[in-house]
Amino acid sequence: MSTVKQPSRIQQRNRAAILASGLDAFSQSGFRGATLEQIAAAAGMSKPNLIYYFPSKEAIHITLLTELLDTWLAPLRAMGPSDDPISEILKYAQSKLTLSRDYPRESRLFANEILQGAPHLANTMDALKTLVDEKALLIQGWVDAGKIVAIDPHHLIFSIWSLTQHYADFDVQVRAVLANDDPYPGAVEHIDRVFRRLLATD
Amino acid sequence: MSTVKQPSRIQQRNRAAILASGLDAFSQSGFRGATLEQIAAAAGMSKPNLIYYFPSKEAIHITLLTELLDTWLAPLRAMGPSDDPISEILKYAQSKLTLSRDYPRESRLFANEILQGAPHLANTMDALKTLVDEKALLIQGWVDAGKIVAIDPHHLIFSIWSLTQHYADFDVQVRAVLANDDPYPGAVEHIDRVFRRLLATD
DNA sequence: CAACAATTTGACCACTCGGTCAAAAACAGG
DNA sequence: CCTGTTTTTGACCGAGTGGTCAAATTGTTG
Repeated sequence: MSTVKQPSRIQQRNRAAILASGLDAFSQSGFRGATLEQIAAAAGMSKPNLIYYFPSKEAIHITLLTELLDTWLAPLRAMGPSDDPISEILKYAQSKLTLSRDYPRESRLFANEILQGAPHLANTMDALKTLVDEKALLIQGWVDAGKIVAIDPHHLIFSIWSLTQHYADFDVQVRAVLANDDPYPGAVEHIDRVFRRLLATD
Repeated sequence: MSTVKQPSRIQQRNRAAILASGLDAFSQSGFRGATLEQIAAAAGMSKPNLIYYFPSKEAIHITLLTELLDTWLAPLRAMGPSDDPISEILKYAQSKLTLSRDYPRESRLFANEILQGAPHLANTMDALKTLVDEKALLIQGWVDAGKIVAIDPHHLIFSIWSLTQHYADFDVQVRAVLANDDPYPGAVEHIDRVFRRLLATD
């Protein structure tokens, strides 16, 4: 007989504000480097007030990570059977690149977590493997049908991840090398070329 | 008339031990997450003793980063004129992959620093840009000579960096997906294929 | 408006951490 | 073995941090 109470407007607003400034803080300074004081101030409230909405610093971090993971894997989930597998894979790669461009903080939050050994994602790793294995099978089917070049599907997926996330995670370095020009127009074209040439059957 | 004293054997041993455990700590927990106590204990000494060899935590970190950067960029520096540019580029990519395999902690230390916005490498970024621009010119020459496909040299270099470092920096994720198999044999072959097909003139 | 619930915060606490300091211990060289 | 130097450490400090708590304030509802 548990009547689940829906959160008030204040609850919604403040939880959202906390998550927003938490994302800022964690992606910029890492879990350890971010402080409750800092997050609370950025969300326009006091530290005890923040703790009224989230029981601990870790709770904010975990909430962010799990919400993020959904967005992050959506394009991979969306990849499915197709008569034109090269376009299907290119679509995935470009979606991922768009995520890097539009959600760089999320990308860095995730990168930080993996770098530290994914202490808060240990569970989720199993589900990730299941999803990737499933998509690897799909890709293997395309290989077997001779529609794309013979290639290791897992390493293909790693390539898509690394090439796209690099522009968000190593943003400082990329911009330093490019004299602060916007890297994305060039990246879109480059990634298209890489996977088109990699996957084409001759 | 400054007679530069060369460090005693004890100095050499202890400085090396501190840098070794500092690398462990910083690459695993980030700058903020690592503690002097932890580093000192791992180096087999007390905290004040550690501070006798390095004036601050930051000093250890900076020392590690600057020493690392040399090793890290050596393969790029080594890339030079060649009649067979594809082999030359492949050699660079494979050297970089070997670094990821043999020095994953160094790779993660570097990744951590860049993720945080490279606060300790702001100076070095200029030098990096100079080096990369120089090599980009070399690659552009190969393009202009029709020896490799028309491609943006900067993004090519980013590709090499991201594809290779991914295996060190996202090790946890890679191994989770691959059920803990050694990723490197497959990675060597994959990276070879990627760049061979990308760069070939048809 | 009365009464209750939800929200907010100042003051505080225990603990961690980077770094200091004075004194002890180990190590040279004569 | 004496003396000066290098190395080592226990004790300590001040700042910062995650989190608590009781009390005040604000919102809500009959």
